[in-house]
Amino acid sequence: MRYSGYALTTLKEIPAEAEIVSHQLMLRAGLIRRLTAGIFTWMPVGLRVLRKVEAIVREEMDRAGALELLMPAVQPAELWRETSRWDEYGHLLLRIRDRHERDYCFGPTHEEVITDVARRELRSYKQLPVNWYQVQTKFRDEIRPRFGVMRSREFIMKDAYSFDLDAAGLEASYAAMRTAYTRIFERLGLRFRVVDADSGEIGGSRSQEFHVLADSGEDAIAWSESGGYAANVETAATVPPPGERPAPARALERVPTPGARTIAEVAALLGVAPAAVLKTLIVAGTAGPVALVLRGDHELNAVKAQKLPGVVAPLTMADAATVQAATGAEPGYAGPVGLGIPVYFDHATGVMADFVCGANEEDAHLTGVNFGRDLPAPERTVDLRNVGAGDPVPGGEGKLSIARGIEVGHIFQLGTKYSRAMGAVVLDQDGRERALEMGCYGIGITRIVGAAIEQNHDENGIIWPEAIAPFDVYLVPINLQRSETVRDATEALYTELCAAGVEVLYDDRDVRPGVKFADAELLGIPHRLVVSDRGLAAGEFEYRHRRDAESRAVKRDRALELLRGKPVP
RNA sequence: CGGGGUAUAGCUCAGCCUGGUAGAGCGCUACCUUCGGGAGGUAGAAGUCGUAGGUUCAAAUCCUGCUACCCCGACCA
Repeated sequence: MRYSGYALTTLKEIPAEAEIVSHQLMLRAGLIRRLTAGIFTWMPVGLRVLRKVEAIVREEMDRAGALELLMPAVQPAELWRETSRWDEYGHLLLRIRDRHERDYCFGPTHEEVITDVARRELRSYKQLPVNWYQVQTKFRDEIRPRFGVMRSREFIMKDAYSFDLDAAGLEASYAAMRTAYTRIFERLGLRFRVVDADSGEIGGSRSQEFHVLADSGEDAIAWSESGGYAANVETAATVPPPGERPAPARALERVPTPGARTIAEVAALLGVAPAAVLKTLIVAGTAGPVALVLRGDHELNAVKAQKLPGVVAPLTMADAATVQAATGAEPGYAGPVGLGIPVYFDHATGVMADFVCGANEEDAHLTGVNFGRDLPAPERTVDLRNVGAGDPVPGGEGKLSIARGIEVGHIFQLGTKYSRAMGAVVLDQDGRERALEMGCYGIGITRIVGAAIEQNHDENGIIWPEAIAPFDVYLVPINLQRSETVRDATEALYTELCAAGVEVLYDDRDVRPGVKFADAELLGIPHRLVVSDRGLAAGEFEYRHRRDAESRAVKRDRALELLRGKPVP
């Protein structure tokens, strides 16, 4: 492509709307433009990237034996009522009403539609296994869309759904998708990790996520150095610390702590470590408020907490009035001593002694508190907190590390949740009806583009992995409009490269070289070739890879080799 | 959804407090000079100052409603 014909506008300044680097660079490089909150137009250069991602995903899905189809984006409410998700999926559903006042939604996901397809099409176990997939636009009415295409409301997703006769078949289909996904992210050229995950709203049993590693990622991943364990921090289990609880060494004392409400404030005021303070959180329960007790330096894990009996899901913190009624003090001074509501203790609190906690009295805390003396020792402790770096690997050896990741893929074993609800059955060999075992497998196509940039950029712009770069080479003539030699050589090279199937962005604009170099780096094209009188006099072009610090002079043949990715001697 | 903020040229913003002829930089058009890391000059195009109403001789500026967008949001007990 010739730059002059591409209507490409790059920006020097960072648009005010962009918060994270991928969003900023996508706007500056002219990949996307915003239409309204969380909804974007993919401009020609951005679309080229998107199409490459899609192509790789399709190739690997096809290789794994999946069948592409295309389901409607608009779905009738009745289907969603069959699975009760018309109400349960809640505000994420964009609801639409037609002229006959019938309800529809713009599909946020397609379990209902595919299960409807399955119950109509599938009659016999002989048709199994089958895995249908599509690449399609979804809409989820996020509370707060942000981060550009990383959390947009409208986005493109590859979603696949497998149907098997039994659990063993599902296991095989799931494993095939896990392999396919691994191949996809390897081919995309991204550093990623597969982690155990919570299955969340979609339902079902086993699930794993694929995360692109990036410091800006919204998710935290716990993993073992040995490589044997990786899980989303949401689900990574903590274990009770080994050893016995030390004997009390100090007497119980009530101390004034006026205005000190947070763990940090209390610890600082009393001159103790946050780990020596007990954190008591009051949350909504099914029969009145419930207290959750953690070590002061630990973080509550909402996913774990809301699964406890008697706790309301999704986890909801009690309001100030409820805290007042339950503890007798305003928020900030709650503690388990003498507390008249159900209490859950985190594992880590079980071995604490001589600790600090709220006195259930305003502006006061207790010090030298001990289980078995000042309050009953908990009958059992539970897993309430996020794992942290250095925690033991669950069920394994060694210690956990924490990395940040962007979730770009998720695979689930759904089981028969949807097939039972919607009556998707086949006859088995014995002529008996069996509910289909389902799996579902999603990849965020648009999110991958953003994640790739989050992981691969520098201060000058994007650094595309070669597999998804919008072009292979950025061709920069110097003095194109003034040097016939340069013009003829560049035109010839452009023609030759195009004929060889190399995707070229030929910067034929009459602008100074610095402008072209800056755009080449902003756009992140992997290879750059410069044609100049100076170089041509020596029979050479100037080559530089986007990741290189310096350029080098190369002959024509070597330049072509480099562009084709052949090894350089 | 709750809280906060913003809305002035394609982009980034100033002007508003203290009402009186709408500005800058970048970008865009033309010409001149320049030409290997986002050049300089001259001339120009481009804004009903989000929207509706109110106050006033006079509103981008003050007041009210509306809309859109952005940011923050239970780890606090």
